[in-house]
Amino acid sequence: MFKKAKQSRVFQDVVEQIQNAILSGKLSPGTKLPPERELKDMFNTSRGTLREALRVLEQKGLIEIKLGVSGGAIVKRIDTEPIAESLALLIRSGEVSLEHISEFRIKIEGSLVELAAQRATKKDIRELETLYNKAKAYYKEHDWENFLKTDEEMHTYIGIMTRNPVFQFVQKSIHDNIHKYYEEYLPMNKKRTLENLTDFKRLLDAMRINDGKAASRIIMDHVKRFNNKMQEKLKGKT
Amino acid sequence: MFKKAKQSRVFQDVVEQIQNAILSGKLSPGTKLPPERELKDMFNTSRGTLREALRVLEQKGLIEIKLGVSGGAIVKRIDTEPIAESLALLIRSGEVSLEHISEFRIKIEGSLVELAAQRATKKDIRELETLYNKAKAYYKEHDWENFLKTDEEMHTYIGIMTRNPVFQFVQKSIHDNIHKYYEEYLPMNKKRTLENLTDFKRLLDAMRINDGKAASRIIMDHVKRFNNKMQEKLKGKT
DNA sequence: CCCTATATAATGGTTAAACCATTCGACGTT
DNA sequence: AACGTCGAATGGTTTAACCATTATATAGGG
Repeated sequence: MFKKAKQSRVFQDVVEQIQNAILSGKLSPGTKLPPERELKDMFNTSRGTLREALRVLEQKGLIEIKLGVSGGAIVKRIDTEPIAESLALLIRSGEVSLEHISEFRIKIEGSLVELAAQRATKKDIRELETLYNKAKAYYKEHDWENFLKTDEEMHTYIGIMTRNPVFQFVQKSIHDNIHKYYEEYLPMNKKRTLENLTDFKRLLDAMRINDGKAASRIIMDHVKRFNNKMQEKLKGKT
Repeated sequence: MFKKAKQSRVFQDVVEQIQNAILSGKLSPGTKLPPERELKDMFNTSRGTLREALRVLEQKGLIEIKLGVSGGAIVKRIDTEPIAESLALLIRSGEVSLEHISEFRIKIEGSLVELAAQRATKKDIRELETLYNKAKAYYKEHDWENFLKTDEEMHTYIGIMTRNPVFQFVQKSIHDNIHKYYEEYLPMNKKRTLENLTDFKRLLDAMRINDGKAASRIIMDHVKRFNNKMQEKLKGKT
């Protein structure tokens, strides 16, 4: 029924005041907060307590703290990093397995691509074509590292095409956490790279005619296939 | 290419040591850490620095700190709370709108219900039937508050039926953040409650025959309809 | 004997003042 | 103009003391 009455923790009050100032826009990204020795006086508290508040704000991803003269707490643009970090904790704690993540990713990426295809503009298609040609060139040069980088760019751009930041955030959080597995257990070679490129070509064609359902099928199939490959490798190792 | 070399922040080292101990299972949930005055000696640091580390761990949701004698830092079971909190920041900062969330929710809940239907056991169906009958009783008594509570229980149980914690986590994070909107802008009445109950009956029937696609259609339609109602109310207010 | 009120001590929360470490910029030297 | 040196601003750390909260022990009353 009722919430626990506010605890008497001074640093919490400081956190809330600064957080509210940031969220309400009174402090915009890039703004530098006054030095600790001034802030402590403004909040009428001690430096130790003030620093505990700054530690919390830093952990929340609201500020960044730099050292040295002209250093200090700088207001950050809010991003997906804290979410990705919390998700990483869940994974490392064993609460969720790689298979759980993969299953989720297949569904999410399916929905995401469907939306992107439905909303694709001519400009989007041109952008994807540019990326596709870039990837193709790297493939011909056998430059797997840059190929992968371009592949990442394509996924990111498709996220942008949804025009929905939630999908972008979730995809990034998942990718950040799953990436190290792929790097370790699924090194790129000529065959796999070509397969990747071919899948992307099919996806691009579906996007061109705004066929969301087809695009969704293509990416889900793609993710499933590459995921299976990795699961096999994983089993082989253990 | 390279990562920034490790900064020389003592409290970060303390955070990592304790975090690793928790994640590796050396410290299990419920365990109480030694008092600050002992920990500070174990890490050979000052109390202020140690407390900054504890603040970070608390914010990460890894420990909980209690006051008074026999108080102290207690290892928490990792859950979805920090993710929900970070998501709340993204919403409050204006980076994501209610419509963005709703669109995402429609897709997620569709996938989630599809999985749940495919994996539904006879025990699951019995459990859902019990919940359905409970909701029906509250409907007949015009007890909207308990009806909503039971509705929430049904959604949670369907999450469990996926057997995938990622879906459970995401659904909870989204629901925690969207709930206050629904409470404020979409109060329950007889007509809406009956509509809700009818939708759930249809969902239950689809689950009974493990028809994932049908279940998915039903829930997506349900979420869309209730979301539209709320969007209208929202527009009316502004 | 049991219940309640009070006292005690353990523990987190806060304060103060000093010193250390890092970094940027000014200034001077070549 | 390029480079090196030095000083000051700022975050990071330490110490020592005191305050606030709360579980438990103790004492008193019924």
